[in-house]
Amino acid sequence: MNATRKKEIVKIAASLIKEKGYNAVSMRDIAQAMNIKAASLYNHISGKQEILSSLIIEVAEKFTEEMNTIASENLSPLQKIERVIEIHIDITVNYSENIATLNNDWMHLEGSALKRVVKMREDYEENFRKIIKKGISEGEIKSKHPEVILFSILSTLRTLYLWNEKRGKMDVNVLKKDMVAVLLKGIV
Amino acid sequence: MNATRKKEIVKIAASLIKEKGYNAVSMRDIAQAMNIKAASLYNHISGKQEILSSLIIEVAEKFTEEMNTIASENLSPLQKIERVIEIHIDITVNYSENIATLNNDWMHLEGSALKRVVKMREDYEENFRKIIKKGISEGEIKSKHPEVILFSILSTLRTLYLWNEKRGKMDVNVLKKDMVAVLLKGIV
DNA sequence: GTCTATAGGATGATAGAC
DNA sequence: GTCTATCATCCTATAGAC
Repeated sequence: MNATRKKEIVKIAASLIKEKGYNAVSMRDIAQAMNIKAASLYNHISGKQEILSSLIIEVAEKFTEEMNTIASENLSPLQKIERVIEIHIDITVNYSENIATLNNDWMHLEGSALKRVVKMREDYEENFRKIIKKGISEGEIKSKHPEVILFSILSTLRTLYLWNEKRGKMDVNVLKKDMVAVLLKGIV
Repeated sequence: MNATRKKEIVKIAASLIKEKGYNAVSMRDIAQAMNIKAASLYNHISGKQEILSSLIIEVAEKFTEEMNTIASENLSPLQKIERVIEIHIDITVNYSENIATLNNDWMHLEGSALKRVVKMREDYEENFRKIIKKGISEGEIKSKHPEVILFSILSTLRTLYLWNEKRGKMDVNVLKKDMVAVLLKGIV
């Protein structure tokens, strides 16, 4: 019951689950990728669910922390949105497999882990929504439906992980600058 | 072996797969939702794979057709992008469950259906990329990395289905107008 | 900490009666 | 066209030896 070994399991599982989805990856698949037998996994984790919840909660907490920090900072709404874009890029670079699982397999969580993740997601969106609404009321953001703005920015940021390989040679800071420009100022 | 009955099966399967994913929905689940037994499904379809491929190929072909039409039209690059946004909204409204499955479960397709769908997706992206590059070279689009623009617009459009319920009362034409405005002109 | 063996249940699919 | 019965296979997880 070694904590390091557990992290190894979760990490390998993450890369398999990213490619095929939670239900298509068996304990045997995970074990094989570690060159051990499936039964041996249970010395380090309680079951498949624990792998899923570790994986998802790790990155969900990261997003929650960062968003709470931004919300409390003394910045204009537009500056806050820039910061949100930046933290999404940073977290995506470091946790791209966890994000894939958070996006695609959160509904396979059970019990309290499911509730917690759904709550974190709702809070995150609500924080973002408030920033956008404040920006609109202060005239810093063009008054469109705030939901359309929230949705279009967030859906781009949430699927950044799909693009993480293609990024490859592209510098993270260049990507941040371009992404901020495209999402805030458009393309025309 | 009635074609209407097959469509019913595919339609019901689509709504279940949208919620839980292909691998989490069993033939027994699908049968139960139709008030028949699992074995009876096989009088109308050859297997679970056929449900998946019908579902995905139907909507993938729709996107391919519409994109080919746009590519051949006599419009400016910016007008073409507007058209792309509009057809995504139209197709999403009419096929939201198929799109969920196309996005999340395409990798569970097998054999020639997999190859075909991957090819259609690549061709679609390539058409879109050409439009953006032409817009940049003609000065109609600000010269950012075309891949950043392609990715940010396409990821928003591809996940529109997640937003289809929330849209609810929002008129489709208003949504089109706002989405075009946000994606092309930004929010500042 | 890893193994073999296996329990106990779900799954996709088929055979054959009605 | 739907049913019951069933097969072969896969799954998560546990027990107990080393």
